[in-house]
Amino acid sequence: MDKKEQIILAAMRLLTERGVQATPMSAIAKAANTGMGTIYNYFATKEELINAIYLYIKRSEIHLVAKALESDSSLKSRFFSFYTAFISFYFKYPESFAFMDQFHSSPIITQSTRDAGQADFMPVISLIQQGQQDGIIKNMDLDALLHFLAGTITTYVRWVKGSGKDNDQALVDQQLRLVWDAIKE
Amino acid sequence: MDKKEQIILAAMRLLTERGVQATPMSAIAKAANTGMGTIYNYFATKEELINAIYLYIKRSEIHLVAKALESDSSLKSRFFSFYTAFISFYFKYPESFAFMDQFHSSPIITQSTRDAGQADFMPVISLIQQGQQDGIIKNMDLDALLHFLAGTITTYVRWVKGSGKDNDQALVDQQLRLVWDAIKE
Amino acid sequence: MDKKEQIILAAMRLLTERGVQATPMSAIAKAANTGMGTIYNYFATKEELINAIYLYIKRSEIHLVAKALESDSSLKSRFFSFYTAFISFYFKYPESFAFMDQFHSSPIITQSTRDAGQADFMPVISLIQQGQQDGIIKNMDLDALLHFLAGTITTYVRWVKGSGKDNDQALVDQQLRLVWDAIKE
Amino acid sequence: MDKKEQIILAAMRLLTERGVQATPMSAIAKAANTGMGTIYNYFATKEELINAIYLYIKRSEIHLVAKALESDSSLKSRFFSFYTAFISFYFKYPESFAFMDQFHSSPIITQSTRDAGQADFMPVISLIQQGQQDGIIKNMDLDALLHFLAGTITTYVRWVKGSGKDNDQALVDQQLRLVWDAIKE
DNA sequence: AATGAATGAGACTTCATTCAT
DNA sequence: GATGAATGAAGTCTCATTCAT
Repeated sequence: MDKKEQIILAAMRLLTERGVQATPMSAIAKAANTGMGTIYNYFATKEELINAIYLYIKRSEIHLVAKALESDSSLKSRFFSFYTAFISFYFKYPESFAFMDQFHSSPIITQSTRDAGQADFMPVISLIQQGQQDGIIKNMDLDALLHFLAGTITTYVRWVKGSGKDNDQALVDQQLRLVWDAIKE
Repeated sequence: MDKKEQIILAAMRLLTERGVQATPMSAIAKAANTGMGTIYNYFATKEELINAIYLYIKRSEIHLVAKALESDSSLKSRFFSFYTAFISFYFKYPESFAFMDQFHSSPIITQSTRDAGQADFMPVISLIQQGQQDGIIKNMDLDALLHFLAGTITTYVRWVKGSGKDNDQALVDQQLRLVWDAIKE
Repeated sequence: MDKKEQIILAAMRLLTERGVQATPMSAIAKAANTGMGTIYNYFATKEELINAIYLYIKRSEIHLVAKALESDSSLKSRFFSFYTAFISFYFKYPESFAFMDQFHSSPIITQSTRDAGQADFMPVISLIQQGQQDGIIKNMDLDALLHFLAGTITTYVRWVKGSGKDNDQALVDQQLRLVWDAIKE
Repeated sequence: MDKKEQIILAAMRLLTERGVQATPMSAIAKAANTGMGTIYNYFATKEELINAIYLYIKRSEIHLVAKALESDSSLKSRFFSFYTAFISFYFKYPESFAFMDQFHSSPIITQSTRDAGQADFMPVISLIQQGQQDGIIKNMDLDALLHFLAGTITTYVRWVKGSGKDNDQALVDQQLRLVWDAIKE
């Protein structure tokens, strides 16, 4: 693994565990097994590092989404597979989830970072649009629908993690029913 | 307005606009038109102040909920009125929303603050439980339902604010349909 | 003596003894018997502090010049008294001299500081102009003359100090002859 | 031009433009089109590099002086030619001038560097001594005279450069008159 | 010989907190 | 109770220097 990724992963862990104001760059350096100067060779400021983590996670999500939507099964089943995959991702990478949960609305994340992160979610958009055209999904504002969906995933994961439960299939099924009933025509 | 509230409101605004790490106590003092020492008469530390803001907002929400549920109309209509009231609240007090959106998952907010904030949401809980008993609302994990609902409100408000739209009735209705379809039996 | 002056004097001493790059703000704070933060209450940056020292010295010089030129004796004698007073000043305040010698041409000193420092040397200017009108002093570019004079003072003091001699009257007389012969018509 | 000289010239330029504290070795390396390691092949430390620049300039000056004094014309005319040559040198190599003006009294320049730089100014010394013996130049402390002369050159150049004028012959003549009147018997 | 990524000591500066007024 | 100058620990960031290539 290269230095840059080492730093991103170490920083993600510390930042989510302790919060920005309680995570000095020196602690990140130690956790990443580098000198402090090395971090600054890759990221000009602490805020730039945090923005880079944001994009790193977004890119992993995109990767995942792409794969989950490859199949050629029914639209509903592709939707379920994508939704489930997203949840699994956040359970597999709890630090990524914790980071996004904390920094999603932080003023540290710049608009340009947000924009860059939002690009490339096209496959999901297409899926929903297709569903609307086929009369399967409610014919409402696309953007509203997408944000609604994203929000339910985050909320679900936060709740399951927070309540100390496992992410078992029964819970996921319950959630899928909730969400599908919401958006289906 | 007393000094304590002055401080809370000024801090809320600055913290959401700039983030914790970019909001010194001196800036809060200046914005609240007090001396820095005065803040420390009310709040022992910066973190305590932030926790106090959290509770201040939670208490306003509770207040609101109580009022919205007073009526004796149908369960569905009481649910709609409560849901709509919550959304209105966040649009009326955008800084409260921004604060909650940012600090909801922050490690700065202590468990005891979270617990204190969650208490007194009994009226909502009762409403949902009643709906389940009446066979109107899905008979699933109550906690899951409550978190789901809370999450959809937050996500909706964040989206409308973020996209620069007004919170017009059409959008709210769309959202209510989405949410009601999700939870109704 | 107030804190601000304490800091200026301590900084002047350390900066001239060790050079900018070898004088951390922490050392200045210790020498001035203050906390490091206190320095920053008065001077926004290290460079601003250095510029403030420059002006502090310039103002002392102006003060001195004013007094030395008060008398109503002959022009030559007023010139001698002013010139001698300047030399005495630099011997009385060796750190002021060392500072000016080092920072006079430093890029740290901003143009606006230089301008502010140059203002108020009017009395000297008048003296020289008067001498030119009276046909006592060479009728050449006034500015050239003033800089020439200032330079000879600095060079003289640097030399005497550097060679470890005392500033005895014989040396000063020698210097006065040199300078007067230079500028007299 | 060899690497060593490249480095010296680049460093001279940056140091005078920005000051020591604002000129990192990395910037010098970039400006000299070398790697940072290369600089350390030639100069053990940054301070050693600065001292080397000092000597590099001093050596150029010596070179120049030697040539200017070669002629066998009158003493006064040789003095004028030497003095003029020195001024021309500083105008031809403005960075050399700026460097000397700034570092002449800096604690970075070690005593041994100063000593090495002062050696080999013998030809000038001889010239002045000869003048004193011939009763043409004031019979005062030789050292005082030499420093006086050096100082007037520096001051003159600084003034002309600072005031944005050209170094035209009229100004030089004015200056020569000033200086010659000062030192002549 | 030349390079420049890596390093970490230490620089400048901030800011939570105190306390004398 | 209100204040804000003073403090210094601790933060972010720089940069002289090294060393493996």
